[in-house]
Amino acid sequence: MSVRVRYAPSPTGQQHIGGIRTALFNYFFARAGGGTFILRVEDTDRERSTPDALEDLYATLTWLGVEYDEGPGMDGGYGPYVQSERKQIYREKADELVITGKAYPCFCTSERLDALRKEQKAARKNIGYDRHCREISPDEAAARIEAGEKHVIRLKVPLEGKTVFEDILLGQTGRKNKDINPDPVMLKTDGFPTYHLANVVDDHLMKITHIMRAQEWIPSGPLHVLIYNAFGWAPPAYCHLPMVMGKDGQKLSKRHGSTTVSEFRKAGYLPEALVNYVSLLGWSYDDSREFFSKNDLCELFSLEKINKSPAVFDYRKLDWFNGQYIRMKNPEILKTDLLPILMSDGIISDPPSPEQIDIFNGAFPIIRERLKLLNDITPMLRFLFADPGIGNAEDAIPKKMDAAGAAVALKAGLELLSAATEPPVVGDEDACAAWDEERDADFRRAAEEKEWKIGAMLQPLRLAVTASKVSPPLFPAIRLLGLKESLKRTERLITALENM
RNA sequence: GUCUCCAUCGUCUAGUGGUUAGGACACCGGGUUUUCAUCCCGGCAACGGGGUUUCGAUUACCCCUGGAGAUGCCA
Repeated sequence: MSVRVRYAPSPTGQQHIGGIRTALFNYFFARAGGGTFILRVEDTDRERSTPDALEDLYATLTWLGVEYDEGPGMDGGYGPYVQSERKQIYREKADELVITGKAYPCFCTSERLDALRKEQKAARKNIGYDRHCREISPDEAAARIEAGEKHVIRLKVPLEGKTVFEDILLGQTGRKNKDINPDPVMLKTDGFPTYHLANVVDDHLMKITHIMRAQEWIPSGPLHVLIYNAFGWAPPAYCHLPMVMGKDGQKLSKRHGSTTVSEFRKAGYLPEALVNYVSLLGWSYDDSREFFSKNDLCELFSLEKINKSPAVFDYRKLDWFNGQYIRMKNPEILKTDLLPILMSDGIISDPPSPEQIDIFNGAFPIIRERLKLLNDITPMLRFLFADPGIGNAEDAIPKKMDAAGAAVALKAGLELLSAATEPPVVGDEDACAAWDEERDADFRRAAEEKEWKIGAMLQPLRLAVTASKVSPPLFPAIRLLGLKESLKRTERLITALENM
């Protein structure tokens, strides 16, 4: 029997790290074993499901490059794949359970349930439904339903015995039936199923072979098995994935930092970096390899290498991966990622002018190895497209020098630049490199003559041109900015220093 | 409260009945460098505790401790 797995998110918020980790593992498992990967939208919570969240789901999967074989818009004969469109199926299945005596209608109001819970909490007793309606006779129940009384359908959980399931990672686990939620709701008052019913019914109807989901679902494993049993179905194989935690060991959440894929995307992370890093949360290949493309994972992924213990999400390692992937990325493709950022940040016009494209292309090689996030490009290149002002003139003064000294050093630099030839056009790489070399030689010679450190000449100049202590390499920066503008900014800083 | 799961450097992890317990990130130091970054070299740092089995346990088993998760007409 070929593998059929699914990712079954509920569209109640943006896709987050934990969710897509589950999606990825299911996807890789399907691909590695020639199986089928299914997307199922579990929107049975009418209160919380939103169109925005649904849109985010599709956008996220597309961005990550996760393609599903069956799902909304990709019918494989088991649709529909959106649970709200399957309402009738659950209704029938719930009725079936009532008829076979595996479930019963419950007329308790949520007010009564709230009061009950409060009472139990105060008495420090076990929390849960008191099975108040379990013994109502079928006739009475039918009559009350007939009369229009609101009700839910609850599963009749056996009072005795134990229910276990086999987990690929954990082995056999389970719990005594008396420890399972007392008679959980299968069908809500609004006629929609709860997660438990819909999930089991769909997994069975869609012929799912393996359920891979986070370990937070372990406690409902036995309950689900009970539901399968009630229908007379065989449960699929289970594989509960280790959870993703924050720095403090608690379930990863907003207070730890970014958690949604869209946030990472907006912050300038590459999908290949995120996929690679997230895949290593609870899974590993061997003791040395840690770079994996999506295609690698589609081949190499295996259940045996999944870890049992929870993993802490390390933002810094993700950053490192991102820097690595930026440097590995095809330059032309990387440029198409970078340009829109400069446009939306208002650094260059939209569409960019030919001059702006030239400057960008010229700057690209020198900033590429400096980027950790794509968005880092904006602060790095701003000075090339707009006058950054003087900045903090104090920063122009090298160690063991004063403002006057810095002004003198700057003047020397100004002279050298004034005497320089006009920089070549961006396309001519050899000429550009040569020009940069010549400037370097000029400044070294001058520094040596005057017995200055070269840094003492370049620091004030760097500040003059970029208004920052930190910048891309200076001579390429000057070349791209243009001699005229560079000299203007230099003169301006000299004046400022002399007036300090 | 009850139930369940988990336990190797700060973090992600590899690994074994006998190893100097390996790698990566982070951190620290050094080199390259006009700053920053990249890159290179080096360093720091772990088997939670107690028992049992065994010639020998980080590795198997038990207990403890610690952490987490679940206890909804949310998923």
